[in-house]
Amino acid sequence: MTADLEITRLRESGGKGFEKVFAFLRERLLAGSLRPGDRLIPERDLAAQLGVSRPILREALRALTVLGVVEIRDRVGTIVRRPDPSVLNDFFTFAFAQQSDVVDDVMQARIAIECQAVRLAAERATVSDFERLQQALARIVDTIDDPDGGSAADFDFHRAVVNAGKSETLIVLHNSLSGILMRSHRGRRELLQVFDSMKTYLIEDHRRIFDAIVGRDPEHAERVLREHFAIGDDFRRRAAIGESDARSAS
Amino acid sequence: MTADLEITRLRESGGKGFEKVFAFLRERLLAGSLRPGDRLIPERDLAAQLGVSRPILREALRALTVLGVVEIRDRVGTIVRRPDPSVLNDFFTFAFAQQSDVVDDVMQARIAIECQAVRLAAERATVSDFERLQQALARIVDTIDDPDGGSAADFDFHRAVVNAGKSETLIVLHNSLSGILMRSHRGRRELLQVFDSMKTYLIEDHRRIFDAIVGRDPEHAERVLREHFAIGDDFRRRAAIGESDARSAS
DNA sequence: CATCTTACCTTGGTCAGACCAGAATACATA
DNA sequence: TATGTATTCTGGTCTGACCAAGGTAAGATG
Repeated sequence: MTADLEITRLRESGGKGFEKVFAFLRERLLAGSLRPGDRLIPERDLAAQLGVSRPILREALRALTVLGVVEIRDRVGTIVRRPDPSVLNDFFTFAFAQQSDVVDDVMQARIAIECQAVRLAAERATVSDFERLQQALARIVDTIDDPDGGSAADFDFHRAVVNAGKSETLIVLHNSLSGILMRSHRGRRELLQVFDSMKTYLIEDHRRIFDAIVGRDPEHAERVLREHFAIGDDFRRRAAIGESDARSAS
Repeated sequence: MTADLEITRLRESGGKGFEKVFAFLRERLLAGSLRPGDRLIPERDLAAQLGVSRPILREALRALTVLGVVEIRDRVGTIVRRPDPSVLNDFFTFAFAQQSDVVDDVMQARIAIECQAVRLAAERATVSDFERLQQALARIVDTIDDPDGGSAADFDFHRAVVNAGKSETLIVLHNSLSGILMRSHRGRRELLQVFDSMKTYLIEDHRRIFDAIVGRDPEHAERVLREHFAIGDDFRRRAAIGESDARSAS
């Protein structure tokens, strides 16, 4: 009626549109014909070559971007990249967004990661790691009365431990999990004022962990760390029971 | 000069185009104003409302789809979903596509997860879990001479252990990591024929792990599991050194 | 009046062609 | 040769359109 209808529609193989393009690129990426550093051909050309329109191609590209396998650089091109761990962060963030009840569960994973990492740290940590740990330790002591700073210092120490483990995978996972826990339990540290004994616990525990790492004793390091988590958990439990906790949501 | 320039460009807040839309939706999703099950308003309306064109909105939606937070259903609408762990699989698949050298590193993470899980399993496992573990154990014995089946049985047992830990997060992570290791080390089990002593090791170790769980002894369970991994690692090392390993890639 | 048909509207899926702005590069000039 | 400018990419985005199938409500039927 109105006008044109010659063209359009299934040009060739596979799925339909986006699906096809995504699968195509995915395959290329996984197979290795496209490797990190490579630059894809211009969107217009690629779209034409794949028999889809540019918007569709862009959807696929964007999808890959989210997965961290490619990077679309404005006015430069699309570059293949080694997947960025931050993707996990995105995922976990969404996955555990409202389910605050799973925080404890995520914590189990964090404990798992850290306990393994601390073992590795005891074996692999370098002098530089020792220094970083020592600094983090000092920060914990300095900020013991400051909820915000203290929390940050605490996380820094634990991150330093994991980093000292020299396992890329553990580091990535730990970062993701920490992010979730941070977001969820922003004010967890606030109960610090409640138990004064907690201060010494915080300082002493971290110091013992540090000592264990320096002492190259994986077994002991893990035990101390586990204990550390257990005690922290206990404090939290007591706070939850003994007091009506004040909470603040933004 | 040429002509029109009234419209187009920065309609309101934030970033530019895609970035803005993605951020907007992300915030909505994280904040909870959009929760699983909800259906977004039609693309056209949403696009107009956000001040972007439909293709751009679709890029954002597609990105969220990859993250598993929404599902675009043809001719129905866009539905908010609870992120699916399979996303992790996607990510890891890409992340470790060609980097087979990081397998050992991923293994560290798997050990971390399992060691924590086995502790939880020792505490939380139900009778049903015991049964499943027992069955897996039986399978290991039965398939001890079958490389393929044996490998599967092995994985099943370990998965059963993690499941018995009752931690969703650990289960998800373990699945992802196992997937990678499976893909990478398809024929790892082939060196079974080399060391005959390995057979008894496989059977005995798993039985001891099982016993520890049934015995409700987290400490012991972890120790045995760790030992199990260490010995397996040792076998592998010996195989690598002592023999020119035959490898087969598909 | 209840049920079944059917036409219409909605909604995602896709396309084509256009314009912008800045990066890359070629080229002309000093 | 060095430098500065013009041209060409290239991604980023917009507009407006068409298609096909899901939903739905009006109309036909028993």
